[in-house]
Amino acid sequence: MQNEIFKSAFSVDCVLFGFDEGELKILLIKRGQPPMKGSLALPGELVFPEEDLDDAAHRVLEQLTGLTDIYMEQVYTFGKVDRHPDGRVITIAYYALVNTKDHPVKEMPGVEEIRWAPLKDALKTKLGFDHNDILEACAEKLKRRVRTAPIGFELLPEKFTLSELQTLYELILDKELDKRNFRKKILGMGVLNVLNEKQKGVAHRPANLYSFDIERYKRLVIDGSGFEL
Amino acid sequence: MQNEIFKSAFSVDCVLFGFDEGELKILLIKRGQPPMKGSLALPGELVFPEEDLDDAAHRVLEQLTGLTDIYMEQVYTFGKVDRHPDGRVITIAYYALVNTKDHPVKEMPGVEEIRWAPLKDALKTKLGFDHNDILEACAEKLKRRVRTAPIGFELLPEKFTLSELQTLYELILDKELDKRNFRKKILGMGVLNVLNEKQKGVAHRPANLYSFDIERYKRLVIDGSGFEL
DNA sequence: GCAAAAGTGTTTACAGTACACCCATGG
DNA sequence: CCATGGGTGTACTGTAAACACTTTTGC
Repeated sequence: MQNEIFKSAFSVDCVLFGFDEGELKILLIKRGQPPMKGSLALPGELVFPEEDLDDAAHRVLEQLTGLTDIYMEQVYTFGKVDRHPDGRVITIAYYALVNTKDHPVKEMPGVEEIRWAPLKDALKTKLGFDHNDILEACAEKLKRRVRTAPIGFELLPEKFTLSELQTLYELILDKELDKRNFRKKILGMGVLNVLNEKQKGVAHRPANLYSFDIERYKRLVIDGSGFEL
Repeated sequence: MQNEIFKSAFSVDCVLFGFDEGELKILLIKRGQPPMKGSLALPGELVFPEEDLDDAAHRVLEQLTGLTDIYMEQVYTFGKVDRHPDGRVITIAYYALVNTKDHPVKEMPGVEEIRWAPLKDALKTKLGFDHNDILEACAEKLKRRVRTAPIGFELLPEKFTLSELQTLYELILDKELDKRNFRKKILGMGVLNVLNEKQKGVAHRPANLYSFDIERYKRLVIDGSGFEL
């Protein structure tokens, strides 16, 4: 017999994207709790009765990874009757973006193992529940969103090089971009601060560092120009 | 005290768009049942425990309007703790598109009144629950979606004129389009069949009729060209 | 001095935009 | 014959795309 809450419950599941070692990765956990203990899955949990959905998404991510203040956005709600082995649970999927360099994930209770998996590999891995569908939907959403909103910066450290930014876009969009055209466009938008600082310790000409200027971005939105890559 | 189901329940709400009398309208109902009996709201109902979300959306729309086989798409899930007066109910919002000419809505039990309201008016009207937020989200989604997917045709009769199509796009996008450029572009895509048939009974040169060719559209998608207005 | 990535402009092609007149019908 | 919307082509403009060489550093 199922728990009373399973008359109809809802959960949130998160696809946490990170840009690490020149690769686009997502966070998977090996579940340390039933249901589906031991299987690979996205971080997710039931929503509390007195908790807004967006709050729940942040709370769940913190509970499973220790991360706070993460950029998150709702993607889609999955509600097939049989998607959860214990009863009727619909789940609201979110994607989340984190700068892995400055925000390492922690091992948390209830999680047997936590790991960053390259997105491409994860898409081919069998995950628990309907998490493969969720992952696909989130990856698609990120692809669409990154073209028209300045969310890529959430995946980078505060100071970054243009090549890092370009590589990131290439990974997300899954296509190569022309260096000169990319720079022309992104600099032309005027949302980056040119810093008086350079890369150090690289075996080639050191790149200039840049930072995202959210105030300039806001002005750009007010003018109706917008962000479009 | 609240009903047991309200420990956590979920509903679907629909924004049904129709193109009628040269205007873009949405369907509102005056609720004949509590909660919020008597107030204007979107068609919506609780989801059954053994029912997929998309099925629920179709069932609810049929139950309240008599319409079957309607194009629907999930938009967003609204989950503020206090959004429903009777307890914790999150709602999954859908938009729906109907050709009002061939599919009139019926008065159904449990509905005090049903009416088509111009979208612009509805956006200014105070609706029950958080339905104003839902309506806004759906109108935005439609705006975005109609540019990149051939969904506009769902709002038109099978045979239509190019001017009707253009007017529809102008209403949805809320901006004027150039007649010659519009025709060039839509005909250039090659997803319309030119019919050997003309408007009748109009006090001006009768327009040619066209129909949407879904097979040609599919081929276009396979070629990677896609629909883009 | 060699390897490795940074940085930089110009030309070309295509798609978007602006624009004005004749045509077919009903009344 | 007049009013109404239908139907058509061209020139211009601006953005996207293609493309190659010099510079700076570490080793």
